[in-house]
Amino acid sequence: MGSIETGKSIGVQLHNLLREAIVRGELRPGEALSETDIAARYSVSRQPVREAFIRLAQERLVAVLPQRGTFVVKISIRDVQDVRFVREAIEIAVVREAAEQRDPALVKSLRSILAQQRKVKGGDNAAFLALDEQFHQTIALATGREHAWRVIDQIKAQMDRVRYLSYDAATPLSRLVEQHTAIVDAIEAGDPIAAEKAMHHHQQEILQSLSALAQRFPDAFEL
Amino acid sequence: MGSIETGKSIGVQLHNLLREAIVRGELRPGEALSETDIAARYSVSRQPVREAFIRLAQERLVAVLPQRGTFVVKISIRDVQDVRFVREAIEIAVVREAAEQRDPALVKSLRSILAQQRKVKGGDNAAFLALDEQFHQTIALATGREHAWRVIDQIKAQMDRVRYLSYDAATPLSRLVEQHTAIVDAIEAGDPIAAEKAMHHHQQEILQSLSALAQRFPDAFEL
DNA sequence: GTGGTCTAACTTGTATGGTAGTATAGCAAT
DNA sequence: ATTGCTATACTACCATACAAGTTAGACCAC
Repeated sequence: MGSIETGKSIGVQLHNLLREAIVRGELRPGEALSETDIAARYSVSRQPVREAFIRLAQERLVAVLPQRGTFVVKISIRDVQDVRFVREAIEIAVVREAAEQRDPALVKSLRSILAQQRKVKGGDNAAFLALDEQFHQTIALATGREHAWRVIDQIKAQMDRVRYLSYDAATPLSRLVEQHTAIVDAIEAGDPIAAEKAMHHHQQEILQSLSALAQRFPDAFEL
Repeated sequence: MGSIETGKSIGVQLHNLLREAIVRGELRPGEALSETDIAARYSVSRQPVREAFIRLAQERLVAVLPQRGTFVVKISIRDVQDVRFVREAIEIAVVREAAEQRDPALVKSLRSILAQQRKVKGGDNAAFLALDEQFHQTIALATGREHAWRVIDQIKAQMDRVRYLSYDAATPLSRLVEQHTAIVDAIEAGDPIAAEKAMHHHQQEILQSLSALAQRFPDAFEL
């Protein structure tokens, strides 16, 4: 599961490590996480592990049941839909601002990311997802909405868990690139309405694959 | 500052206690919070205090600087504006859904809250704020967007800190009631566009008082 | 076989001791 | 008077020990 890199406190490092492991599905939904186990595995005491669990619990990635155990929470379809709703609301507002500002430097950065995305080899889902994240983050930061991105970053973990379920991307990557292109075009044209629509269309994408994935991986979902 | 009520774990109780104290301004921005001090004050060990700090830090209410101390973060005008932006984006999307659903039960609940708000005595800011929160929460939960409300609840702490600064409400409460009424009317009429506009107008309110408060309480703000 | 009870092996929660790092106050040298 | 060093009193961080609660299974009574 990787080892501990130096730098920040052990608790923070463990938090990042476990968070990524959960999002990538290496720690499976429903799996029990024991403070003692994790502590032994990384040769640290229980305390930092405990603190990492607290942070994960606040992100709804694990559930701590007193005197019973700590478990990776299963993916809830309802929650994913709800998170998607919130994310869309925020990103639509952000992209509208971006279209109003019409910053040439932003457009250039985005086009560069698009070029990289087109080069991604067939099934390298993880690489594409990283670029996808960078795309959305770039827009948010360019409009000065750092806090907006912080919120998105926190809640999107729930959505990323779903996306990591499908190695063979449910949606052809080329279609996602098309949608990204439409967004950039609208920003460049300075057309807030078109930008909103393009982002709305893009955000709908995950809904397509959701129910299919829930059937294919029943154990990963609750109920 | 209040004492510890029974029920959940000490760490969680402390978290709630301190969070409220910070939002209400009883713990002042910039003030240093020592693990040892808090622990002694409530006659508990340092560990639960530490865990409460971690939760507060994730909500950006305190900043823990390793080996230096833990401090109540000052209010950042930039952050408040940014949080407001996110909240507006979410609430606009929520209220649009509410208007589309046109649930009579929801309208009835909201009218009831409005009636209570009108009865609030002159300067009882805290009582009014509680009803205001209930108003917005009711809309979100009625549309089934629990997660949306969770997000709002987390980030709005930053805004509430500003609102608690002004005992003599910066905005006449009657004006806020008018804005609420306009929102309910739009929901009842089933007019999503009007609902959006009413909510947008309402969310702008805090911006009016922000700079004035920053001048009146310079110590509470950063920079 | 079935049901109840008790024990033992877990779990998280809390308390406490010790470590390493930081800032500050006081003293010395210039 | 000003600068530089040193001792000291903080801080958050980590490890360990103990307490309290839950669960699962062995065991016994019927």
